[in-house]
Amino acid sequence: MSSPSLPLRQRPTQQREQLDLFRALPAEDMAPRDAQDLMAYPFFSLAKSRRTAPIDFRSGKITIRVEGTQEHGIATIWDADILIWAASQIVEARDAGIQPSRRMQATPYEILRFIGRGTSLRDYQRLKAAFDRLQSTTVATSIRETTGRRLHRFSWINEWKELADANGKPLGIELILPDWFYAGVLDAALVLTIDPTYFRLTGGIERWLYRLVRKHGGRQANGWQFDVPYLYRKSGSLAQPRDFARDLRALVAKQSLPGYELSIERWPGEPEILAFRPVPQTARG
DNA sequence: GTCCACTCTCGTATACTGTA
DNA sequence: TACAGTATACGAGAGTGGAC
Repeated sequence: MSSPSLPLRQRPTQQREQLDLFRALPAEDMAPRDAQDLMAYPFFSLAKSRRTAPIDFRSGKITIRVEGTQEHGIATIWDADILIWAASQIVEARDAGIQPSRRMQATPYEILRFIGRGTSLRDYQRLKAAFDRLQSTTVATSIRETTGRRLHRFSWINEWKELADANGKPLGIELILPDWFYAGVLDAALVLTIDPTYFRLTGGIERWLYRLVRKHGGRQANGWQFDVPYLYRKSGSLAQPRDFARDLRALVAKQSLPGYELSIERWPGEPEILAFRPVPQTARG
């Protein structure tokens, strides 16, 4: 497991020795938490097939460039479930008065259960593939850089490894999160609780849209709205704009986002507008 | 009995391509 | 431009078996 983006003065083994180990907490009834920065910007591929084309996003002072390797591709929005698990663990520990750490240990089973996946061989293989994508995906962003001119570069996971006893019996996995992500999660103002049924959303665009809606719409009674071309830019999707718009219309018809109601508004000569507003929990089926 | 790792099969979403 | 078909990859779910 190598991490080419790390400076030579702090190699992974040295870094591991310097960090306390945080054993993951039992996750029953633990609320999923997501980092607001990850919800608002295109950090992940929305496609299930491997994407190697970089994500380039600029808006005002915000710059984001996400690159993957030919071997693994860019981390997907399903891979981000692991970061949601990590964020949830860190916030839960902090709130319970337990000292969390960027160096975390858990069993794959615990992670798979928390993020609502199966526990089949392929699920385990996918989880490991997700770790590889998160580790090999590099991000350069100006977010949280005060000048807006300098970029912070990191991978979603600095390093990870499988643990086993002397007989080869699996003992779980250990991973180290990047400082940029960890600092954002420790700042309570930069984390939002998300609906646990998020993990049941099967579409990439569907998942991305929920996170965006949750981030921007929050619980404002009047909701929020975006024009579709702007949403397309903000998604980082490789789909054609017309296909992306068609997918959004399908999601509006489906109304599958937990806690929100979507609608499309059209005005002559203007781009389509996607509007969303919170729905009272009791009104949902 | 429970936890965890694993097998197998089927369904679904995205991106791409072709056609009207 | 809009729509439909296809390839590919990945998620879902039921079930099995070993260790404790």
